[in-house]
Amino acid sequence: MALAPPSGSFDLDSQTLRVVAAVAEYGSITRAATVLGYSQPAVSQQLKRVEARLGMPIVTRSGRGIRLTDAGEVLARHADAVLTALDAAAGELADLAGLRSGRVRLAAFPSASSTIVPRLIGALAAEHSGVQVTYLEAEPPEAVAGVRDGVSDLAVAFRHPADRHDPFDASAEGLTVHELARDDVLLLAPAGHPAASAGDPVDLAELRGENWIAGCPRCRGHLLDSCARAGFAPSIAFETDNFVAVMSMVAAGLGVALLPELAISASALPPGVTAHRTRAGDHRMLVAVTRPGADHIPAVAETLRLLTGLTAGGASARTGRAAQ
Amino acid sequence: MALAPPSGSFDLDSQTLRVVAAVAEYGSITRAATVLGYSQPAVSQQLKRVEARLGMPIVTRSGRGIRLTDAGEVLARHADAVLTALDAAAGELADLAGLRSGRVRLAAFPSASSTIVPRLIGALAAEHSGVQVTYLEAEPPEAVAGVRDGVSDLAVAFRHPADRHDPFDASAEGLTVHELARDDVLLLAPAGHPAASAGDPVDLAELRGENWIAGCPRCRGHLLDSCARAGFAPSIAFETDNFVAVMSMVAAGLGVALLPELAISASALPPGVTAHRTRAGDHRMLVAVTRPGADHIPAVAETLRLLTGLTAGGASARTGRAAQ
DNA sequence: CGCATCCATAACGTTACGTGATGGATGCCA
DNA sequence: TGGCATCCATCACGTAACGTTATGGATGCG
Repeated sequence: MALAPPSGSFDLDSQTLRVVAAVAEYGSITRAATVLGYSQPAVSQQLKRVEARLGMPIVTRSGRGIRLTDAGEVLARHADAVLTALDAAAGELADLAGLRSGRVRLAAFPSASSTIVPRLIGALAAEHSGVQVTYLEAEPPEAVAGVRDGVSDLAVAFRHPADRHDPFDASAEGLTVHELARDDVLLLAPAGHPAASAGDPVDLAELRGENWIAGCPRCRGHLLDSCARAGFAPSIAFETDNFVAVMSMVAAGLGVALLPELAISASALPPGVTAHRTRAGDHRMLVAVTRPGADHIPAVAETLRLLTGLTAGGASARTGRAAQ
Repeated sequence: MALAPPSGSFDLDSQTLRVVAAVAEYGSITRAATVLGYSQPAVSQQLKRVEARLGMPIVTRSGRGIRLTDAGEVLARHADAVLTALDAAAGELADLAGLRSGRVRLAAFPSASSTIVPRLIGALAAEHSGVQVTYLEAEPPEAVAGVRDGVSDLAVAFRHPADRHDPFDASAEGLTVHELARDDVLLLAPAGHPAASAGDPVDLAELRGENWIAGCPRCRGHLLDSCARAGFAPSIAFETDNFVAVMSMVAAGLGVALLPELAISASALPPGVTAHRTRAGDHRMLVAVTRPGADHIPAVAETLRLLTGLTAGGASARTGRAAQ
């Protein structure tokens, strides 16, 4: 038997239920409209549309007032369940936005692991205990790749602005890069070294004859680049990606080295070693990398904000200066 | 601490959840769009709008594919609950539309109580056992008032089309009147009465000298009206609203009477009484009265449909003819 | 018998939300 | 390693939904 209306699948929506529930509760279109923050005709027309869509009346107009039909009562009865479920979802979203929940997956390069990262995670935990933080130590290329692949949400990395061969920009292609702070690259020399005692900004050119101690492969690349800009090719005697070892070697008088201030601040500058800025102003920029748009995810945005604050005034501002 | 977006009350709606749930399930905007029956840009823009409204991303675009953010996963996780609740409501509405539930509150005048109404209720029960039916016997004015007041959904009543003083039309003002069937008003006379034996359509004018037996007040009004149109004022000897009593009086030779065929068919025509159509074609119209729009309520609409079928071909078609 | 209340309707502007067309980025595969 | 297919974003555009204010009719009340 076919009834007049199609009677097919009604596409109920929550707005409908909100309106019907209000009308049912207050027994009046006008009052429901007021409570919902609408004008009276808005609710009146809304009901009409729903009735047209459903093919059956929801309310019967009975002179001054109205009365719900069977269908109207069905809707009103179910409204609570639906709206409660919706509210639960909205509440959880509000938690996210309010950082009472959420998740950040961090990645950072090694010398940040013992400097910036602990402070960052500490600040996050202190201000937003509901936010889950995970951390992965990784060299910039891997950290950035992790962001790109969705394995991490935020990578702390660095780039050498003066170095046109720096592979960072290429690796971060298509991602969002937030500049955090300048991290000076300092010359480490044995105390009493002639070039060092000449004055604080040292000129690398005067050290062309020294033995050089290189760090990790990428640091080595930067060393070559800096010396090239100073007009010479360094003689590299030792290589190690262990910063502490580099400093120990300098202390032992085996040569001089370039190290970022942040790396130096990770441990104490050994006795017998002095650190000096270079006249060329060698430095790297600390950056945070996210997927485009991810910097609007509340937990990520807040992490970025804290990170910016922690690095304001220099990469190692709160750790104490390392340059003498 | 204030986060960038207002972070106020999000007004989630079910459509949002439907889209997010589909995207979450299929892991692709394009496939979600296909499944939902939309074009790909529709879903893409929908997501964008929701993100703008929420102030945070729902998906991260990761090259070819996409990935849900925390917020997206929250939405997807809650979507089931909300949509299930919505489906429950929609299902119950479908039951109503399909008449697997619903309610009709009937009212009808006395002589319908023993004729049309039992058959109607029986048919409803047989075809739609889920529909609840209540019945109230009431004279047309009260029955119609009950509809107007929302006490009844459908009143079976009648009106006398030829009678300009019939109060029915006034009482049904503003309600919806559905014509059901013609119900002839017959002259009852003792068997062998001269006027009756003259031929079947009798002329009321020939009965101007008879004693008349009137029925209920409204029937009495109709009697006066019919006789007036026949050119005389009847001499009313007896009055009773009991149809059986009227017939018995006619059988006893106390006078003649006008009774609707339906009333006659409610009980058997007593021996010694004959029924005859009038030359003027006296009749009343059986009608069903509902609130405007209520005739689209599935249960009411179906009742009306059955009622129309039951009365097709005359008010007492299936009860057997009463006129000789 | 006004008066206040409540709902329906009309007229209108804005926004939401579709569609189709198009282009860029990405992964796959020969 | 170039097509090639796939997936998403964006643009331009039309329609329908949905809100508003203004207005009118019906009803119940003092």
